[in-house]
Amino acid sequence: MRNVMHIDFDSFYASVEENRNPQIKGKPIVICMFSGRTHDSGAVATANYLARESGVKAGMPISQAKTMAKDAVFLPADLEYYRSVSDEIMDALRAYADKFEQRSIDEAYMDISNKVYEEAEILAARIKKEIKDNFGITCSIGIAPNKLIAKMSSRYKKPDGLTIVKPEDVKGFISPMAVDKIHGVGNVTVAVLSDMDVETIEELSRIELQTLIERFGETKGEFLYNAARGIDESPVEELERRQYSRIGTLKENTRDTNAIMELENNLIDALHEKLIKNKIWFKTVSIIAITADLQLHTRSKTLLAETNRIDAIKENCIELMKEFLKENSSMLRRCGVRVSSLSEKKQFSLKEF
DNA sequence: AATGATACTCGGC
DNA sequence: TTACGGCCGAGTATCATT
Repeated sequence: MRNVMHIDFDSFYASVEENRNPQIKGKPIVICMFSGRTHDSGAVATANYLARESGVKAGMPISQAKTMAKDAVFLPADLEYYRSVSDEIMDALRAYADKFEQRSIDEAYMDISNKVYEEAEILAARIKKEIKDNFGITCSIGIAPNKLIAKMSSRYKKPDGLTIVKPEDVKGFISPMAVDKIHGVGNVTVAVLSDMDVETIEELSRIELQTLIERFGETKGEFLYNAARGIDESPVEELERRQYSRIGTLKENTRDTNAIMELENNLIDALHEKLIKNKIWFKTVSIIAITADLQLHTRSKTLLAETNRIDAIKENCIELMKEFLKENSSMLRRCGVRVSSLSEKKQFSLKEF
């Protein structure tokens, strides 16, 4: 019998900041990504539960959050530090399972098919205690027959929750939920389903497979059909990274190639440093362009052979950016660079011979 | 017709 | 009334190759 655990650190960035500076404990905390354009320009990365009570949400403009939570502590995100804390916790968690999948900076799946529910519950309690004691972070855990339901379970009770959903309880657990509780169902899918008079998972389960495929295409149609029945066969497996990117905000909206490439070149330098550190070669170079209306666009080029040369990024980047500006008349707000089709060049030493 | 590569968009955190 | 980041992976359309 399959059994999967999903672990989700509670308002992770905010919790890390509370530990770094205990004086802010008990206060509403908002972690911000400042763009540097004007003093409050930027978006909210996350907020602790106290700040959320005022209506602050991730993705919201910082200036809006400031009108909602006037007494909150607003801190700039220190992503590098959060990453280092995350790495430590994830390494500790990895030791508990043969099959472990780190899904993001604050989420992971564990395959615990070798355990019955009673053992799984004990393990969850142990993991919670270890993370709390050693890192001062609470987490929410879901245990269920597959990744889809485990994820929905961990979200069911937050923060510091533990939810176990047994196979016979899956249907009752998901049926009354709104369709957007399914991981992968966002605004666009919700709008289409709403148009079909489908709001809950129970209603979704009454739609025929053929109908879903007609509306959403084969992959997404089959996914929705199975999800409505709590079915998910996807394995817990360590994912290989497929892309590296850097993105930034321009001082002001512009179409000036020099201003754009000045930022691009800084981003490329930072990206290249990371690639060298991780011994990553790439074959595809992309630019990311976010126009004044916040629409995201990309242009990319695949090279004839893989490389790790920074000049290959810079040369292709400027070409792609010029091409984009020729095709699109909008002002640019943000821009970025991405490499993909990766390969890792493992270093070997003479000792191996 | 099937498979793989490429370019681009969408959604989640 | 408005306000607006920096990443990541998956999905989809289209084209070339076999």
